[in-house]
Amino acid sequence: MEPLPPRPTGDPTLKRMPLYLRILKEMQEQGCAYASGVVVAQLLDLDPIVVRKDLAATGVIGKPRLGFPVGSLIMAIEEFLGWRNTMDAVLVGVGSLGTALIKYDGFKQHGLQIVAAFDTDRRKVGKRVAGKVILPVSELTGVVRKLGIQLGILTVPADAAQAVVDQMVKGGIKGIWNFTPVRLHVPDTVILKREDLAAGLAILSYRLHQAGKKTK
Amino acid sequence: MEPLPPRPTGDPTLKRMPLYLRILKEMQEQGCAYASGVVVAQLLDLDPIVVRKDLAATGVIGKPRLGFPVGSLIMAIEEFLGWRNTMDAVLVGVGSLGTALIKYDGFKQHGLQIVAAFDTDRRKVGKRVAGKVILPVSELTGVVRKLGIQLGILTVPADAAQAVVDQMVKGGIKGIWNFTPVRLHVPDTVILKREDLAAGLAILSYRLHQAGKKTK
DNA sequence: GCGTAATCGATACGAACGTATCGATTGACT
DNA sequence: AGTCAATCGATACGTTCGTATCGATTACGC
Repeated sequence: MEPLPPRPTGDPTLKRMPLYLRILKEMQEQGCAYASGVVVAQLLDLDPIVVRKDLAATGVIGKPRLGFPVGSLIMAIEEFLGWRNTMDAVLVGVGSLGTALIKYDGFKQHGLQIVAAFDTDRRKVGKRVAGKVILPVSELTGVVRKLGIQLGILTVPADAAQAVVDQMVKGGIKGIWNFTPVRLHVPDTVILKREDLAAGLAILSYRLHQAGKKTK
Repeated sequence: MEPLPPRPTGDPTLKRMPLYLRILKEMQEQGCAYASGVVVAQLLDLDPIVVRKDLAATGVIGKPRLGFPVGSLIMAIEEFLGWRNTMDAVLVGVGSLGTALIKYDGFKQHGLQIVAAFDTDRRKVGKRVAGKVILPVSELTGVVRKLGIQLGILTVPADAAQAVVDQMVKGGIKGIWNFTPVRLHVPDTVILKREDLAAGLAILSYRLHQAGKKTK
């Protein structure tokens, strides 16, 4: 009756899904009908077993000696991630990072569409970025509620983060993609995801620092 | 003789270090001399035990009933991550994301300084972004070698990534912060760190998708 | 038509991380 | 000065993820 997820899927698997998607689309363009887990693993520097396990989570069954059907697999992953029906999002904080995200046109491939941008700076309000008019934050709650926006992208300075989030929540937002270094407080019905550049940099500089010490 | 890392530190701990640093600096500004692991944990929504374990990795010892000395701890974490001596970096690919990173002035707090920017687009070469002149990629290798650049920040389109990286490696780069979705091939002396926006979005949309299903 | 080889799928093992528990230490209050 | 309570530090447990091994399946070649 329920052929889908027998058990909850972990974050590591989810993180790799976009990688598979990318490779599979490349293979599809080249006319490949089937993709074996071994080949995909080689292209991504992954363990073949991990690939098979991850792809199994989509429910698609592979044929021995051939691999997984590329077309079905692409659709299954997109469906799995919820990337087939586009999700409407608002972005708050049209600084340099916010601008970069608005201009990025790859989001539509990920089922994401930024339908409105907000900022507190009166000098920015009314201007256009990538065809979108910047609105004042005072209208945030109303727009979120009226358009039934599901996702809020947060690219404001740290000290403004919580206040903006409160407005989003008041409008009935479902999830928040947080690019600030702040831990936000929201009702547990709202799903949070923090994107931490400093964390990545910390790992990198630690490794570099260690490597420098050893060769010294 | 060697009071430092008794055993290798894992990624999860490293990722949390910037969080501690941020909170501790706030507390320092407020005049706190000591910070207990419990308080820090509360401010970050973390388990107190995790905080103590992480902070123990820095080598700083805490006093019972008081906590950890804030000043020493900040210096220890910065030293631990290699954020005390600034690291020189080059950025390649002055698109919207690259521009955002160049303009971001918080990197100096993380011991990072972008000393040069590169692009292939002749229309961009020669222009200035945040005070830095954009140079042609043909000069990349030479600049990296001459200035002894340690870190390369990669914000180019996917199909140009590997070629640029080869130029960096030829110049003797030590590490690469990769913002493209491509798996790069480098000698194992070069440290790679990939920053994957799609991965974060995948987790978020999966969760949203699941939540939407259940309430349906 | 049959053997071969390669892939999938399931099960079992090991390492790393998060969580829980315990004793030791020490500042604070009476 | 003595008692109390809170925190640190170390040890032990459980879960999750990555890795390894095994059998089942099936396309390809002879």
